Amino acid sequence: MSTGRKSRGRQKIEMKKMSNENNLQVTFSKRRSGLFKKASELCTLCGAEVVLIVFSPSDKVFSFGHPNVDSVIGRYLSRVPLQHNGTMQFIETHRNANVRGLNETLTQVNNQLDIEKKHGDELSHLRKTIEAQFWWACPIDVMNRAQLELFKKALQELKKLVAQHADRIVIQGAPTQTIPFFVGNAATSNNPFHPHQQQVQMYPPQFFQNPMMQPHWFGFNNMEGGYGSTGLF
Amino acid sequence: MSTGRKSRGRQKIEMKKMSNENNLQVTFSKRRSGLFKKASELCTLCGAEVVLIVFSPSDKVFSFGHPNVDSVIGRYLSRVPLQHNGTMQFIETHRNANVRGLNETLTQVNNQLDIEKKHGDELSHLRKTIEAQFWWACPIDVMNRAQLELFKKALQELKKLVAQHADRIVIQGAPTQTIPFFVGNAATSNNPFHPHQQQVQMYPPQFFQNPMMQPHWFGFNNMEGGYGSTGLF
DNA sequence: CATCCTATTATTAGTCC
DNA sequence: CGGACTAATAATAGGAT
Repeated sequence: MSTGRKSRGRQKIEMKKMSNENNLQVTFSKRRSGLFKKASELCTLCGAEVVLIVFSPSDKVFSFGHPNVDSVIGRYLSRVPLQHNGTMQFIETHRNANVRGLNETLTQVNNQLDIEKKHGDELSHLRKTIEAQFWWACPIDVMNRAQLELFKKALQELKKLVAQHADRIVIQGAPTQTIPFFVGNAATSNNPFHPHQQQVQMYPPQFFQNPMMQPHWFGFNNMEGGYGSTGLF
Repeated sequence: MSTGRKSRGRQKIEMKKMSNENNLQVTFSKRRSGLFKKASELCTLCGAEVVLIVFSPSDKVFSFGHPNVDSVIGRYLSRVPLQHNGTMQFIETHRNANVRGLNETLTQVNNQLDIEKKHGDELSHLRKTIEAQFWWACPIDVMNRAQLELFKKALQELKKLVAQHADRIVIQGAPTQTIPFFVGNAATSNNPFHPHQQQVQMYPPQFFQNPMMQPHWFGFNNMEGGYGSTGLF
């Protein structure tokens, strides 16, 4: 608005570490998102097994794995002369991966709920608008038949869709209306159709009922200590 | 040369496992290449630490790591709890099966959602169009009175249903700001990284078959610790 | 910060080598 | 498989909200 041109569009950038910190953060977010999407697409399209782990400059970790992170890491490590891969360790890792997987799913469901809510709002708004104007009810007799048919069809379609979604939500959401515990500040869920990033923190259900009491061992980031670990474990 | 047109250019493809084996192979190569490039760019641009491992459908391995594969895997594993439990696999398998089902459903929901959103937009547009037309087009149609009354009733019923469903969704929808994300800020880390400095390793497809990988479900997961977390141990 | 928007650049599906 | 080409689609830098 300030200038006539609304945007200069995408600009070419030099492939070196970004200098502007603020810009870097934004770029990191966007590109990370894109990278994870690409990874998932490679899995979907080609049935490849992939693991992708990203540590942000600020030490946050994002991971993706198909079929899951640990199995792929395990598969990889099993081929690589590693220090020593204890079988138990992998079993354990795997076990935890599954727990995490469940939570991931729950998180996704929650994301869906979030999205559905927004949509619900839209529908609600639409309904109110219709109600307010009452345009279809009052002068119904002066609407031509084509218009009526059109509107009827539209409403029926809408109803069907809404019903479907409501049902799905009930089926999937009901058993676990869990709103994932979190420690960080809140932000809106992001990409509606590609829940690439979720925060996942879980613990054995039998241990802690209160979400606020997170076991340390899954608190991750907590002990940042020096990373520079050159080796494993 | 064979055809007049040199190329139809890039075509849109459905996001599901490619049926054509030959095509799949080509796509896998191209996309893998692109994925690795993106990963390396994320490192270069944002100084992130990344590990990416890909198993081709034909069991070949490709890996990339910055600063290197093992250190990042180690950094990741150090955050993952490794407990001892040797008899979980059976249970895990079951669980995975369930999760897989859930995941598939979620995928469907995502698609459905996508469709619905478009539909919603269309409906909105349609409504506006009809509404607009309504004002200046009021030819008194000859639909008979009884039919009109019937129609009116049907529409009202539909409206009520829509309203109910919309309400259900609103009620069930999670609080808007449900899923938190990252708490991030930016940090610095310098790493002159050459584009494509990926170590690609290939191994013969005869090594060992990891029993833990069977189910096919996948998900993203993003673990992060909060600043508020305090070490309990 | 996350998103939306838009102009551009980057990636890649389809084909041939 | 890895390249080359072309025409489209996808991703995204900048800027605004």
